[in-house]
Amino acid sequence: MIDDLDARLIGLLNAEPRIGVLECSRRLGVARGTVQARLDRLQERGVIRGFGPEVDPAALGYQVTAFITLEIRQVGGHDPVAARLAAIPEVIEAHTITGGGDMLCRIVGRGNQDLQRVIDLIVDVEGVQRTSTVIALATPVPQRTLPLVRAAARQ
Amino acid sequence: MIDDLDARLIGLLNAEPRIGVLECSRRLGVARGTVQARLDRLQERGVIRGFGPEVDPAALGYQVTAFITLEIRQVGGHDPVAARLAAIPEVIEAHTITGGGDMLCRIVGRGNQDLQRVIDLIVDVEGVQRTSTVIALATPVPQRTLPLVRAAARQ
DNA sequence: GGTGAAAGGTCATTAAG
DNA sequence: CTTAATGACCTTTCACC
Repeated sequence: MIDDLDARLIGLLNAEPRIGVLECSRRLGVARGTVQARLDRLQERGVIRGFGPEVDPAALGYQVTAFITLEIRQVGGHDPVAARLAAIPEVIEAHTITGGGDMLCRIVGRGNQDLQRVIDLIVDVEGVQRTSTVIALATPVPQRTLPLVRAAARQ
Repeated sequence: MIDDLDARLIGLLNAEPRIGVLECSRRLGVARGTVQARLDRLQERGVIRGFGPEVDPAALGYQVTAFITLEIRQVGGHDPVAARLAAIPEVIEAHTITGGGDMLCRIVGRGNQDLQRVIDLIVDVEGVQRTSTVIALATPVPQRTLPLVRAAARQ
């Protein structure tokens, strides 16, 4: 899949995203062209989706994160519900899932009271029958992929 | 919080991450120094966490995503469990939560069978009493923050 | 490896809150 | 009066051929 050099390159870019290709080649001890080729290949293959800015909702004032499980009325299906959910900015992501629920969404709010407003928006979506929300109190393991990259490189 | 120019800047960087400060200033119709100052301020305030490479676990071979809810033995608390979870590469993120469960984690696996291996790793963590897993079948709303940025700018 | 271009810093001036 | 934006200049560094 990917080798050790790829993993080290991704790790380096993760630690210091603003450094260029030349600087990477110096730190990794390989030729400039090699780094460029690796980067191109990683992006072509979709391993690296992009270098978009990581926005922290909390810094924007949305300090509460929650996960809400939706039960959907079977007629109509998920798609129209998903479209309505996508129209709500506070819906950070939405998945269809196995198990008792039908969808799982990550949502944010400016506080617990504001979260209620967001939940109400979701409850009002046509096709949503029932919801169940859990609030994230802390995030001991923040979103990460680096350990996974290293694990993938080891194989 | 943030104004319209900030939102447009983030939107621009999101759409085309590889463009530089100068190009941004051209597209936004403002001076280069302004873009630079805005970017610095956004990063200082933590609104933009960084520009790290976005890695797609699926492209690395981890094609199954799941959410696992953990019940933790109360003695000992969450912290030692979180530390053990952090040692598992397939644990993408972990939150402590309200409600029936104690923690919610996003995990990935190379397939359903491999996911079972990951779940077993988690079940074996000292202090974990019970787990409940739902698999993400599809992701109609992939992780995003742009709509939230625009919403924050409007206030 | 050389070259044109961009990043990043500083400055004085100007505008706006 | 404070804060921000602007255009100008400069040096270092990088990306592309």
